[in-house]
Amino acid sequence: MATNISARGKDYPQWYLDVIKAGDLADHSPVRGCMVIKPHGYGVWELIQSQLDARFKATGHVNAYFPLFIPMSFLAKEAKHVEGFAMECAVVTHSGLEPDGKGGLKPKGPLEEALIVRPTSETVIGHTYAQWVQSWRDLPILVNQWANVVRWEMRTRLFLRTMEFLWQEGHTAHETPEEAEAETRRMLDVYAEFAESVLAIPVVKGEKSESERFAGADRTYCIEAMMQDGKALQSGTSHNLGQNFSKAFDIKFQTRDQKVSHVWTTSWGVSTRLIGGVIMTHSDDEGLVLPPKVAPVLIAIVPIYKKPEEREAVTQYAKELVTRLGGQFTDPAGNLVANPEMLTATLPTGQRIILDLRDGLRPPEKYFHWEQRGVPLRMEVGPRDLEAKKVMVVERPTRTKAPLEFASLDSAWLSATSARLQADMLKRARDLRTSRTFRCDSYSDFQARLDAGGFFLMHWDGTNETEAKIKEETKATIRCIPFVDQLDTADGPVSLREPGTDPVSGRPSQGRVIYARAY
RNA sequence: CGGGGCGUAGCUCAGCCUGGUAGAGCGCUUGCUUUGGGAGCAAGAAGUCGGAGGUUCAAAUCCUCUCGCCCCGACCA
Repeated sequence: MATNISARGKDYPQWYLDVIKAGDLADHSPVRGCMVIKPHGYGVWELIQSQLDARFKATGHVNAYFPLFIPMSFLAKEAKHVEGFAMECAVVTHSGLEPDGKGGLKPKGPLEEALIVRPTSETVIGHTYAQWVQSWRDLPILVNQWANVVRWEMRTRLFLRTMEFLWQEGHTAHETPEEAEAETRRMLDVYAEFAESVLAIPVVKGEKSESERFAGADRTYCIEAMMQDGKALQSGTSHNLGQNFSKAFDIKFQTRDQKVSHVWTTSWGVSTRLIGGVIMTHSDDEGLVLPPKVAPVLIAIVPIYKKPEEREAVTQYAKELVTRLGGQFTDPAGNLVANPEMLTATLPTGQRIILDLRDGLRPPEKYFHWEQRGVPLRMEVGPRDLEAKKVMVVERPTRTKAPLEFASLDSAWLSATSARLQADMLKRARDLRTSRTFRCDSYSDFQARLDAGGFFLMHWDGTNETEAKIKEETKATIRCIPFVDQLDTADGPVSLREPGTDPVSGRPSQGRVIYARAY
């Protein structure tokens, strides 16, 4: 039992913070609401980036970079957009500093036009695309950028909501509304596939209700995940922006039939919030649990020895093991200079195998060290294993431990094992979600059960008023109107398409939506 | 931004009520003994008590302000 981590059941928010700390993922910064992403946490982000980026490239997108600063006037051009983001903008009003006469500093020269720090980049990109697009032959534009953005939040939580966060934002422009819609849906599919196969987070694809829609979008689609406490996490969004931004920024083109039209744009993004999702989906009371595909350290090898001869023999054995598994020590001689007590080998995926040769730490301490950092596989090699030509392999998600034949461990074994762990984690998360998804036909029943968490499949009359009333009274919102026709619940599959009655308003409903409290 | 809680060594906290000049455990460093699920002994290093004012001969302790974190509300990826 890890003593530095609160139990999930006792204090979930504290558990979350404890896991981040013990997992060495991030620290608070001197500035409120911002975080320092530590190397291990950033390693998770890099794996997210590289695997998502490959998917973007495979769908025809290219990367570019747009500026951090946006003229304040740009934001004003799209009415809904201003309304949505005005309150969360950081504003730059001065350049330079000068002494304030009291030993400190004060801002010096006021700017002619204030700049905002991007909360998202639709406006500056809209302005740019207006210059890029002349003809239908210039379309589509399929651009993505990896960037940081700033939103002045009142309440923050590490990874889930920080004032500055890292994300990617795709911005595309199209000739027709159909194309824009297809792009919006296609990227949502990419996110869903990514969440499930890479992060092992099961998600529900759906559309946001009007009140949850992105400021300036015609339609917002999302993937919604359920965390272990039963709360929902919006894990990715894809927006069909229609012609709202193209009209605001005058992105016009000459059509195939010699007319002039505004382009149809989309935007879509996921952020470092996904790391919070990974933590809250998979980790346990012992600490962080990472899916193999996003584990910066895939394997930690702990040697066991008493005498110097044993240390030598066991180390040699472990190094052979690393090589068999496909790991390459950065130094061809097999000796990493950076930290001889923590030998690092690199796998083709960019992930690492660490051979933990720290003296003075006993094996159990090393077990805990790597366990708390979520390392999926731990291998223990000692004189007995060497003798028997075996390796003790421990799987982090289940903490199962088994002696395996040295000869059976190779890169093929590693791929297969990673894939199995990955699949098991997804299944486990999906089963948990199913067990906490409920059909619900009565508002009082809903209110009574909401505190226990979960997704509630309830009829909705489609009005803002009903949703607002529920939000007001219960803090739960419509997470999405799912695309699928039915969802698995604790009591079996439930159809979302059968007409019924909204239990709150008593009005007719076309189908069920997901209600939940959300992060 | 409103309500509640909390800031003392890297971490967890005691000391504060009743002012007298800083402690414990863990961690860290070094050495020896150890090493198959959080080791033992010994010797060390480490805190302007979140910050700024004030009261006082004297402030971690009392007062005021401020900053940060956590929880709850209004907003959001």
